[in-house]
Amino acid sequence: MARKVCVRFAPSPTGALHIGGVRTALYNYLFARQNGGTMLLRIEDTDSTRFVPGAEQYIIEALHWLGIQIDEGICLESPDGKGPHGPYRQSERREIYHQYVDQLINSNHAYYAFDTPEQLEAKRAQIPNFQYDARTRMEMDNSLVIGMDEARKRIAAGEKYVVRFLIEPNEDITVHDLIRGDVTINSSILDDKVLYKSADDLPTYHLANIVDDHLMEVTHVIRGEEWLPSAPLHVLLYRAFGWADTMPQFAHLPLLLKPDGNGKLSKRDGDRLGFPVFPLEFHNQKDGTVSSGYRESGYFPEAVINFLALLGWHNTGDQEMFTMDELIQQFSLDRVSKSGAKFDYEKGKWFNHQYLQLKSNKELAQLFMPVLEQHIPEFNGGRTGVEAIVEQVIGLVKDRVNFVSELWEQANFFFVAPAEYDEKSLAKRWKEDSPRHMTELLALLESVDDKDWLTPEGKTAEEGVLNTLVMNWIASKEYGVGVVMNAFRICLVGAARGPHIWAITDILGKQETLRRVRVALEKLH
RNA sequence: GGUGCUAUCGUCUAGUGGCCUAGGACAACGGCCUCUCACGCCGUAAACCCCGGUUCGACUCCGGGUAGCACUACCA
Repeated sequence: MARKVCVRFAPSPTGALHIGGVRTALYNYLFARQNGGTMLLRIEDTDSTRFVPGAEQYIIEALHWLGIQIDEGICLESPDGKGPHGPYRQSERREIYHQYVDQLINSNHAYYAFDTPEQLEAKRAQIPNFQYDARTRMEMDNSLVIGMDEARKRIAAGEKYVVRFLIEPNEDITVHDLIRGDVTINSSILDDKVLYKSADDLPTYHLANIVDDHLMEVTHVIRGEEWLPSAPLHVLLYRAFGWADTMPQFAHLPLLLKPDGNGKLSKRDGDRLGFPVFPLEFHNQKDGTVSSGYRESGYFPEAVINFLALLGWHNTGDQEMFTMDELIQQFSLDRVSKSGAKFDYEKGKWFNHQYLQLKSNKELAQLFMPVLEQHIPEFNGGRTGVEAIVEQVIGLVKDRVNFVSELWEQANFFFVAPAEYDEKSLAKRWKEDSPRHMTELLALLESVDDKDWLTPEGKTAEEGVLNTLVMNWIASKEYGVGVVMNAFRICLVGAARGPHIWAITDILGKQETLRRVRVALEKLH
């Protein structure tokens, strides 16, 4: 009896959702969709000290932006969770956990411990490699030593305590991992993990995780590799509860590593190397920091998805561009790499470039408007005539940018006449004869009939009247084409860059073109 | 320190015993295109961690090293 596939993404609201977490969510989502299963979002807020306001909202907004849809639990439409297994916030499931903590106590799989953090710290300082386990637990302050009656008395008296999992030593525990195969460890290296802390009346991750995954009928636990060492503990917990036969399957994903050097990717790396480590910009209300996000940096969600999908997973073959649907179709856990992937930000930019090329000029124009607004003071929601040329301009320059915001530096001269002229371009392209050439060119262009200015519909720029006229003039004077055209370009653009010159004159129009040449002649002689 | 995981170009990766003279992509470099800068196209350089074993034959299987990473909390 195969159960319906159910995966969960279970972040802690301790800050912005890290890009590695996003990838974990993505792989979960792909797996769920591919198998016609459920994608569940659960909030693991069992550490009250690390809670950051706004983090939960951030997580659901980030997933929504990326197109990772949540079927059950906390989501945009149902901020308090939807589905039959709620509540989906662990801090709201205290009663449920109590019951299971009791079960473990009553079946002698767990015990009460009264050692204070200070006492434990002292113990660790005193004994090298101290571990709370079979060898040491009888020297500690717990119900195993003092007896259950005494323990209950102390609890009733209001003493703080924790519940620890009693781990039988020297037992080999094997976890089958869908990516790595069988992983075996000996139970002696495990300590008696704290499962519940009375101080805040909340379980720890390990207990809450097992109870919730079981109750929520999770079939596959797909999470980061940092959890692999505690997977055997989780297996033991399933057994202690008597849930071994419905235990989910595990898949531990490789980590995302720093682009340079060693170690896993951290928030600091983003700041240090200048790229976002978070999907959305995040204003941390707790410590006042602001972290940049992919969305605000101009990334398209589909580019982020595509980029992330390939960091740790790859199909056979050479395909690089994947839509979400293609990923859902082709993804498979057994093609996930076992080794960590260094985060190559440059490749991320390339993906964005590819997706930007796929967008229509119209769509890009929409996205570009706010940028125009920002750069052109008198733009004011759309100066007459500007919208008309925006799409055309974008079509001319989009293949040279990775981001919408870069469109401005490529196309600014279409909207604003050059205020100064690039020195390098001048040194290389503005010759002694240039003023004379430009004066002659000016006269020549003035003679062009208004109706002949624009390149006719369906013709290339070289086939227009302007090109023929100017080329003939250059030839008759035996000037160098490059010398004249580059000087002309400097007049119009302010530098030796930009699209084809007749494409520029088309958009600028006769009046503005001539005006710019006159201004340049005045300023440059 | 202990335990576990991992190991192909600088980076992401293909490769599941002969299709490998190790393929693709990003980045780098060179060329072409050209009025400029880009884009694009073409090309160059660039890797199987080491040592053993198994085998007619190992990048691929096994063992041992080495290295990297993760975990080792009343955090997740």
